[in-house]
Amino acid sequence: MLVLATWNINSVRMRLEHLKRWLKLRAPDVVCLQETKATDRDFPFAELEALGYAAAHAGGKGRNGVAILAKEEPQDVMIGFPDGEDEEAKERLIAATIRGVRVHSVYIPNGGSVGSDYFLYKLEFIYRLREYFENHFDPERDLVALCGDFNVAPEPIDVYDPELLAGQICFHERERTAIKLLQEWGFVDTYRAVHPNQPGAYTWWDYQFGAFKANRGLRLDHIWVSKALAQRLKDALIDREPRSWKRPSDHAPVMAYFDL
DNA sequence: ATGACTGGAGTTTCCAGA
Repeated sequence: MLVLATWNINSVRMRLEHLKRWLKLRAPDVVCLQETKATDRDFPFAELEALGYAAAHAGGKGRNGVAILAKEEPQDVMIGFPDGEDEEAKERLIAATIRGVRVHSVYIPNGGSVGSDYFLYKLEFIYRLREYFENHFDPERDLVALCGDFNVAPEPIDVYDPELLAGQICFHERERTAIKLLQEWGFVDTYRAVHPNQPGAYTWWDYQFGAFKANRGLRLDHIWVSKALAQRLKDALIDREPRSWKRPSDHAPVMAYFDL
């Protein structure tokens, strides 16, 4: 069995005790983290190693930051896109090979306000992901996972109020079109494959307005896998428990189980 | 009740998050 997880922890330093508690609780084989908000210097390599996890981290000062934790040493680590031109992407995309699976941890830009330059950067980032997978992998043959905070809720079922949120950031038609094109490369959304009609299944809830308690959330965090890897998918879930702990991340972990 | 969130930078207030 291979247990794969992704979690936007909203600061690895502020959430280190939660992360350690959760690793002991669920014992995933591979964990993709986003928003570590740490430089390599500040990243808790030693504390994670003490729990049996090796880590590859790509971070920066104050914002962004992605990592891959694994019970085996991550191999062939890639940071950012292969052309290396986009500096910000070096805090938003990291890949490594673990047990024959090419695992990507991604933090897709939030996009700020709809129509801004930053919004266009978000769309471009998603289109570049599509191009990257197209150029490097075959979905029918390669074992590929794209895990992370996509900052896009793909379908109306993935948001608490589709009418209210239509046209807003993370649920705008242009973002959904872009994310759909990325999926059409040959990815399977593991959670939706296992729970095709489950409403109210969110991974992010605003800290304000009692959103978690009222389950007003969005499904923004995903584990997508190539069709080849999806053939081995056994289960998928959203782990809401750590979102209920004291001083939580605003995101919940997502998990997928494979017969591998 | 006219407010009600969080983290980080870096300073006492702002920005970004989604």
